[in-house]
Amino acid sequence: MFLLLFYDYVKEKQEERKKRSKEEKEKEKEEKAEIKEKYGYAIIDGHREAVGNFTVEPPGLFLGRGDHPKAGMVKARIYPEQVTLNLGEKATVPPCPVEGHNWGEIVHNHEVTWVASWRENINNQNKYVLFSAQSSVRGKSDRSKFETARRLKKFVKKIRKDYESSLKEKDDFLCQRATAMWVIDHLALRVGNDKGKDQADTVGCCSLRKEHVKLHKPRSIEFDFLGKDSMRYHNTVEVPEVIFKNFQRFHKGKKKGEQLFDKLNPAQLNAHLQTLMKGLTAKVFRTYNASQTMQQELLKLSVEESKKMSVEERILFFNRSSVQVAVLCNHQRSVSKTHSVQMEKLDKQIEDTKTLIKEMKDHLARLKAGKTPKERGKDENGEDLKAFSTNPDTVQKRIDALEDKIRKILIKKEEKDNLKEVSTSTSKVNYIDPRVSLAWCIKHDVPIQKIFSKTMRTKFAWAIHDVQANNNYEF
DNA sequence: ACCCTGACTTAGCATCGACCAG
DNA sequence: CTGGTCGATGCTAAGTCAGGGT
Repeated sequence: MFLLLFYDYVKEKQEERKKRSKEEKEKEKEEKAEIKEKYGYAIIDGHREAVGNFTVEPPGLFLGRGDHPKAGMVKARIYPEQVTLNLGEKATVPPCPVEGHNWGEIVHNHEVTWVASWRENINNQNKYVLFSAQSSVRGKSDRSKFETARRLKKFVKKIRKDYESSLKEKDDFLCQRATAMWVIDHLALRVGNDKGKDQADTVGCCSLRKEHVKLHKPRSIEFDFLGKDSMRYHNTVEVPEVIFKNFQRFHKGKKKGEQLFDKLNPAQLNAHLQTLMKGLTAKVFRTYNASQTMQQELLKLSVEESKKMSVEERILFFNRSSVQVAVLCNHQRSVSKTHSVQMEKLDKQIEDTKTLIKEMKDHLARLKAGKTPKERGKDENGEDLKAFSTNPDTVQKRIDALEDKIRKILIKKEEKDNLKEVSTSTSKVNYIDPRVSLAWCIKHDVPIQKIFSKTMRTKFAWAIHDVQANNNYEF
C-alpha cells in the first residue's frame, strides 16, 4: 500500500515537472545558477575551483544496482549538524544556509581534498563534497594516473617475465598470484575485493568463484559473472595451456561458492606489484591496457589514408577504435527504450528504397522497350510524385545510387545493433589517456570538439597543454 | 596476517537541452 | 514552431587501495 502510494506520488511529481512552462523552467535554471555561484566553488591554494556536488543527497528510497540486499531502505535526510566542513585555519566559516541549524564539526585537514563530509545511513559510509572533475586538483591527479600507466608500459616486459616464471609453481599462493596477474594483464579484470553479505553479490579476479568459470577443453575458459554495478561479464577466451591447467587446478576439489584464488587476496597481489614497480596496483593494468589499445587501434589509420577521407569518416574510425576499448573494459549500457523503433525505421527506409528501385527498374524496362512511362501516382500527402527521367542512363545511375544507399543503411543498422549495449563514454572519461586522442586529432586534422565535449575539454585542459608542447605524443 | 574504514576513482542511469527534420 | 533524437551533464552507487588497529 505504502509502496504503491509512494510510486504514484513520485510519478505524479515527475509529470508535474514535465508540464512546467518555458518561463518556469527559465526561472528555475536561473535560481540554480545563482545557488551554484554562491555555493558551488571553493578556494584552494588561492584558486577558485568548482566543486562537483555541493548539496547533500536528498532523502529517498535506496535502490542500489542489481540484486541489492538493502534495496528499499529509507535513505535519511541530512541536517547541517551532521556535516563536517574542512576549511583553512584562517577561512571564515560560511554561514549555515538552513535556518535554525548549524554546522557540525569544523576541521582543518590539509591531507585530504574534500571540503565537506557527512555520513550516510544505508551503508554507514562517508560522503564527500569534492572538487569537480574540471578542477585543477583533479586534473593533476588524473595526469599522474596516466603517467603511472605509462610507466607500466616500460615495466610490463619485466612484470610478464616475473609472473610467467611462476605459473608452474607448486606453491598454491605463488601459482595463484601469477595466474591472477595473467588474468588482470590480459583480460583487464578488476582486482575483486571481498564484499559483505549486505552488498550485491558481484566479483572481480580474486573473488571469482568456481561457478563463474567453465573450462572447455582443450584450452578455452568461459567467464560468466556479475562484475561492478552487477554488469555481466561473459567472455570465452582461448588461453595458454599453462593458464588452462592452473584453472583446472584451482577448480578441482572445490564446491560451488568457493573462491578459485582462495590463497590470494588483493592486498597481497598489490603488495607484490609494488615490488615490481613503485606505484603499481591492479587497476593500473586497466588504464594501461585501455590507453595502449586505443593507441594501437588509432595507428591503423595512416595519414595518407585519412587524407582521402572526410572528417566524418575519420570520426567514425575514431569511434570504432574507442568501441574496442569499451569492449575490453566491459563497459555496458542498457538498451535504449527506442532501440527497436529505431531499427524498424531503418527497415522501413530499406523497404521504401527497395520499392522505389523496383518501380524504377520497371520504368527502365519500359523505356528500353519503347513503351510510354507509367503514371507514378500520389504520395501519402496526396501530392503528385515527380516523374522519372526519360534518359535511361540517368535512371540507371539513380538505381545504382539507391542500391548504394541500401548498403549504407544496412551497415548503419548492423553497427547500431551491435553497439546497443556498448558504452564508450566510461573509457573515454576514465581510461584512455586523452593525449593519445588529442595527438591523433592533430595528426589527422580533426577538430577536438568533435571528440571531446566542452566539459571534457575543461577536464582534460592539462592534456591539451601537454600535447601542444609535444604533438607527437606517444603513450 | 587480517579486518575495518577513510578517501578517492570509476560506473551506469536519468534527465536535460541543443539541434534537426518536418 | 514542434516534437523527436541523441549527446552532454547530473547524480550517486560501487568499486579500489592504503593505512591503522588488533
